[in-house]
Amino acid sequence: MPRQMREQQIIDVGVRVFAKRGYHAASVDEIAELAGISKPMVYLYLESKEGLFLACLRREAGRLVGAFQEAARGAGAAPELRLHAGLSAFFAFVAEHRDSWIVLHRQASELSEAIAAAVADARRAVMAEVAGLIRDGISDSGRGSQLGAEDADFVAHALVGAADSLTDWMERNPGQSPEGITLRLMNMVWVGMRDVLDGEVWVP
Amino acid sequence: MPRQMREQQIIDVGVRVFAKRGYHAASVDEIAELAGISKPMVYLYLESKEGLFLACLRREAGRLVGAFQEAARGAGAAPELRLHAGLSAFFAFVAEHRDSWIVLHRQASELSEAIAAAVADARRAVMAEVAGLIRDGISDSGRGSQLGAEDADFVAHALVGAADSLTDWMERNPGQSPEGITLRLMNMVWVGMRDVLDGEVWVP
DNA sequence: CGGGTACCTTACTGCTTAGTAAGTTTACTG
DNA sequence: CAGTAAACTTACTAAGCAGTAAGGTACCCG
Repeated sequence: MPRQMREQQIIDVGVRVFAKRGYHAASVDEIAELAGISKPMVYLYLESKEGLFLACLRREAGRLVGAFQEAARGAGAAPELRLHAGLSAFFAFVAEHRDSWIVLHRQASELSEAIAAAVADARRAVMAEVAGLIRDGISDSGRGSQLGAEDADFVAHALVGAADSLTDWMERNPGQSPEGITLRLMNMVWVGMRDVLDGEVWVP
Repeated sequence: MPRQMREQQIIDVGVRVFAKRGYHAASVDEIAELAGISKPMVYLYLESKEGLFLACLRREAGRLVGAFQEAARGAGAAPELRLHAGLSAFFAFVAEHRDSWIVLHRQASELSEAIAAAVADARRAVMAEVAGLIRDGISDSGRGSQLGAEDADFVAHALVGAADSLTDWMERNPGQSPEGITLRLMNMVWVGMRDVLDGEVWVP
């Protein structure tokens, strides 16, 4: 079997095993066996256990971020529609690629510098995308002068964190479609933002 | 030194070391040494590495949940004020007890059944508290009949996830006070919820 | 003082598992 | 067919680290 194909196959298995066991409990032996090859092959192609995990991480992160971006770009010009489409794609991705999401989501710390950096990069990429949409939404509303990049960043963090956490809710409420979840979240966030932009203020 | 005091001291060091290195990279030897005792003492008092970590987790989770509840209870009857006070206490706690938060936040998976369960329990406790406040807020608004426990749970997940994620934002924006963050978040969520309850709907 | 109990140590064992050295097969090419 | 390169294997080594056996000190109570 040619190298590239083998690598992808190893990564396929890697994602499954890392998702099931976690980084440390997963052994390279097990991954090699499930891939139907011997351990040195893994080292030959992916360098080390960390290299293997990074490859898994990068590939799945690329897929997730790609799904978001593609959906957002295909949704016209209005920021709210782009955001909606991106979120919807996100929830659909998580619902469909459970193992990918586990690897991306539940392995953040506990790991080497390089791995933590890769996870942080992926999150930053999403965050930047979302923050851009929020910024567009704010400036479309004509109040861009009073609210800056910092505010967009704040909202993006809140929104991405909410979406993260709602993947747990989704798991506990299997009847709910990704689309339904997206709609609820948009209603929570976008209506609030719109009205705050219109000058509504809450104070204790 | 009497047992109870020693245990607390070991847990103190444990939280520091687990936060710094992560569960697996932390060694019991190092914790023992930093606590100024020998390794068998740790095993005598805390049973195992997992037992030690669980003790750290439980103590810090208790403190965090306690801080939230105490603040919420001391803030009168209005759900929005209780929620505000709870959130404010949360951000203050995270700002002040960085190591506790790292242990609670960044170690979710990758670990044994029992540890994952303890983390999940802590999160559930916060979630239940928040969901209760949301529920009260909804029923105060007089539209409780149309929105059920499921909706409150959804909002609670979104809110807790947002707060989680905003701890990262807080770290990257050191000028911001916990109180300021709380206010922004309340404005984002509560204004939106209020208006959605008033019948505003966003559709794509 | 004898004996018991709480606190504490040194000095190990044993296992898991990442990583590797050395060699084998397959297939293609001049 | 000789040569060589890519794909692949068996069978190890090495090291970290959780957990423990065996024993030491110090204090109290009859």
